[in-house]
Amino acid sequence: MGQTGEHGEAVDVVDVPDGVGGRMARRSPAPTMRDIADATGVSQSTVSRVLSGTATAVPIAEATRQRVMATARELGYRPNPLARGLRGAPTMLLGVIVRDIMDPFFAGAIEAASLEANRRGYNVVLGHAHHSADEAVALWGILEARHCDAILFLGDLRDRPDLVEDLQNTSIPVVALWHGSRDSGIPTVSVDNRGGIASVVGHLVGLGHRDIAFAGPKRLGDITEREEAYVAAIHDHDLIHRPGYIQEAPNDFEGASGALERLLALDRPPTAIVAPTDVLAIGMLHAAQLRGLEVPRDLSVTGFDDIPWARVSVPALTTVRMPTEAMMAAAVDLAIGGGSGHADAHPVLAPELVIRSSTGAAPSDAEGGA
Amino acid sequence: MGQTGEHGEAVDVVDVPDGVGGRMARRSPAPTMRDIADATGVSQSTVSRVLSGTATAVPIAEATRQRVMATARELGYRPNPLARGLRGAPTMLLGVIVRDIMDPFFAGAIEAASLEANRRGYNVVLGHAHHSADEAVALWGILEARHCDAILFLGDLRDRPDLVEDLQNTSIPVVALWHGSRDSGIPTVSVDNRGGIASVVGHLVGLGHRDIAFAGPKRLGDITEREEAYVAAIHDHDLIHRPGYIQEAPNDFEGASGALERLLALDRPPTAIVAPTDVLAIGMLHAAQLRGLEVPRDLSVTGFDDIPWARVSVPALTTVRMPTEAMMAAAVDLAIGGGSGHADAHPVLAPELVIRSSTGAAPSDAEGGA
DNA sequence: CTGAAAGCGCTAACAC
DNA sequence: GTGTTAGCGCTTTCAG
Repeated sequence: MGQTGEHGEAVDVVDVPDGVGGRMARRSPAPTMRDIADATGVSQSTVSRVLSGTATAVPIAEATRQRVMATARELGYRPNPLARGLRGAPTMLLGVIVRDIMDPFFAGAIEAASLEANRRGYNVVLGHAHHSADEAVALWGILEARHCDAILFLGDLRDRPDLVEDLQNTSIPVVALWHGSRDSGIPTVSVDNRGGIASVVGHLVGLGHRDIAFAGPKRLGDITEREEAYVAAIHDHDLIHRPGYIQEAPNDFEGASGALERLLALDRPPTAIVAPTDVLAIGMLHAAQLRGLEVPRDLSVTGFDDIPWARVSVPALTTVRMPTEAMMAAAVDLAIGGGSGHADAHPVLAPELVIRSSTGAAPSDAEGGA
Repeated sequence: MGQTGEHGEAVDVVDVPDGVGGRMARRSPAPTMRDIADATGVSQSTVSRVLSGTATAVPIAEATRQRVMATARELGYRPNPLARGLRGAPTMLLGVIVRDIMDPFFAGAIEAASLEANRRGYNVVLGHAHHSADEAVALWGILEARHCDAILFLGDLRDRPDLVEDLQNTSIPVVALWHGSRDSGIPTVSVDNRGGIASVVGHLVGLGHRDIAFAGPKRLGDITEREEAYVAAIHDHDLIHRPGYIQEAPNDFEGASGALERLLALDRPPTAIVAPTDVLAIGMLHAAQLRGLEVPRDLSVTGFDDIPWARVSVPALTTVRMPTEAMMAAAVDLAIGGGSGHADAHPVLAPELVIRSSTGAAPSDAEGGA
């Protein structure tokens, strides 16, 4: 203990034998309805009727109800969700499986899922798959089996086609988000990657940029779409697709730094870089500063997602705002909200360009890029 | 059952018309051991013996075992954790209740918890309390009742003393992290805030700083300790405690910006600012840049936690590295690892100073601070 | 209005 | 070796 004895002297009020995680104050293994019934002198089913909230089903004598409730409170009764679940009651739990919590984008998505779930009386059970698809499979097994009423998958799953296949055979609804909008048999909520990238490239072109590069990870559903959208946008603006202008970069700070190095080493370095995620873009900002480049004077950088950090990067990041809340609302509707569920099973939502300070006029041709 | 009437409507679960989240490939409501028994022509308990893994209990004819397993695989059998749980089996679930997932520090903590839990065959169930202590209470209720085998609370809970009290009466182990090291009756794992702040202030003093300020949120266990540690450190170095050098700042970017403004408006602005979290420190970096201040030439800034973003801030942040993994390992030990559990119920781990680029020599007295 | 009894899917004594 | 029989805590008929 940092500073013991300084303040609260650990006043022993209760008679707790030894407070460590092991043995707690009371030993009774959690009071059950039986206990309350015995203590109150009524039958267990009466207790159930009083305590299950479905009181309207059968009238109960007010006196009895009071006595039962009193004893319940006294004994500190808490319903056993396992037993309820066994009987077929919904667990009111929404499973969310994500591969990388540390990615602030997904952290935000989880927050949104949690909010949206709470709105409907649900709670979120988070399964964290540490980047590994195998763990995702295991988690799915855990969350399945009516432990959760529905499951959301965040991010791309296509490197595990068997998973996707299994998912269709499950007994509970599964919805995937940011899984790429290509059809894969399961309900999917996605963002219009093409539109988002188009708006970013348009913005850059409007600023006079002609040498626009892209750097992002490969083989990740959503991200791949953004790369394709970049190629399409370059084409749409009649720009030259220069060799080396598409760099592979893992979605982390090192990836950003490496890609920037390679881009700057080109014969004709780009004057602007389109990154498919804010993490990458912010990594570029940092790497550029280390390289002595000033953004946006020497180089413009754009991101995608609009994570909170994009507002406080130096300089603040021009990016594409992900409609996370709306996507999550749609996903939760698909998963649990819509019993009638005649909603579109594959909604694609529109993102929005957010212009901040990491983009500026293209440098004059002479000093192009660096 | 919080809200009546809503679900009581007995919605037909089966036979959902179209493929949205409704009808999946098969309609059988999940195969049970009974089904396998019937299909195989053995008794249900034999199926249980084969499938429950506890095979060593009673010998089973290899032929039978094979037949059972085959049918099980065929039917796509999955054990029902609810039923197992009802029987008293551990759920192998570790509940983690956190108030702010978006805070990257806690995101990292969750990641660590997840890793540590997985290492022991557990999975993490995340309860998200949206900053509200009331929700934390509700979550606790949900995760309790042997739905989880143990619960971790991340962050300070002391604004809800009743929660803490309840926690001691629970039937499952509860451990709190970053709850401040003052004793509160429940097992707690914390960091040596005092040591961490002392090292930061020492570093700053070594660089020639004499006018060192502090800005952080109030009334948050761990953070309050950091503030007290700052006061102590200032005193230990025989520095003058100047008025206004302790500013209140909510733990977000706006908070950082506001506090910086107020600090710079002082008669004698500080040459260095000690922030109790990296979020605040990075917010200051951004705000300083907006103000035209160059860090660390004009102002030094330090953080606490060493979140991943601290490495890529501009400039990279000098901070105190939280021993998150070690703390989490200790916490999980306390919660589930130690059945014997004779570990220290209140370990305090040491953080480590990480010097990067946001701190530098104090400006000469003339230009002090701005 | 209330009690008795069945059973959700599974495990664990007990029999044979 | 395998089948029978009890329940785990709860909801829900079905009888009073």
